Amino acid sequence: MAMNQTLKAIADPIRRRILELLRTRSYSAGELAAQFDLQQATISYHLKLLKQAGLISERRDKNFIYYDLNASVFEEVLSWIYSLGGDNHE
Amino acid sequence: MAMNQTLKAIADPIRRRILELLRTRSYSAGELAAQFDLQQATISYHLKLLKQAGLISERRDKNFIYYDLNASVFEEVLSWIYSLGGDNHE
DNA sequence: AAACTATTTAGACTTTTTTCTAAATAGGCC
DNA sequence: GGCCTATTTAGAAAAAAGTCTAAATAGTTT
Repeated sequence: MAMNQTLKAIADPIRRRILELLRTRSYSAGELAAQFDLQQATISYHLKLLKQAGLISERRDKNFIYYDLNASVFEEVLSWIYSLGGDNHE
Repeated sequence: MAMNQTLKAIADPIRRRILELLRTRSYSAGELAAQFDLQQATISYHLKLLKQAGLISERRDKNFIYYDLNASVFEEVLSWIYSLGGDNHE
């Protein structure tokens, strides 16, 4: 079940872009929303899915909520891909 | 664009199961359909998506169409996950 | 070439996902 | 406490994905 959630989470380009942004530093919800041509509520929805998938964590500071990447969740996905032989570059 | 297709393809549990079956050997469309409680036309639809994503290839023999796994397509996905730090098990 | 088998395609319907607007929370600040 | 800022939640609407039935295609066999 966990992997299904992870894969669904990263199947969307906006959520992938969010993860890419979080690769280098934390962003608040508002900072993230500013990167897209979408309503903040929509970004909030994507953040919820990423959070549920365990790919990001949130942390409050004043009344900002900062998000951080948690890439360790990918382990299961990597195992699955490897089990399929996903690393042979023959 | 390619990666988006790959990730969407593997975001569905039925398509993942198809890939898992193809891990060990080729299956015809009918053999695959027999593994699921779905119409053959539905499996055909999933096969089309997997094929479009380059994850499987087809090969005709008599009037069967056999499918084969092509796991090399995962390379791009693996790179992306690694770029996010998806392999640190600290 | 007619009949048969395996599979796909077309189109309608259903379900799930994404997006929006408006309202609700939550905490900080004067 | 009342107001302000940041963010989320609710609910409706739109868009995308998955499934079904029926018909079409493609190749085989006699």
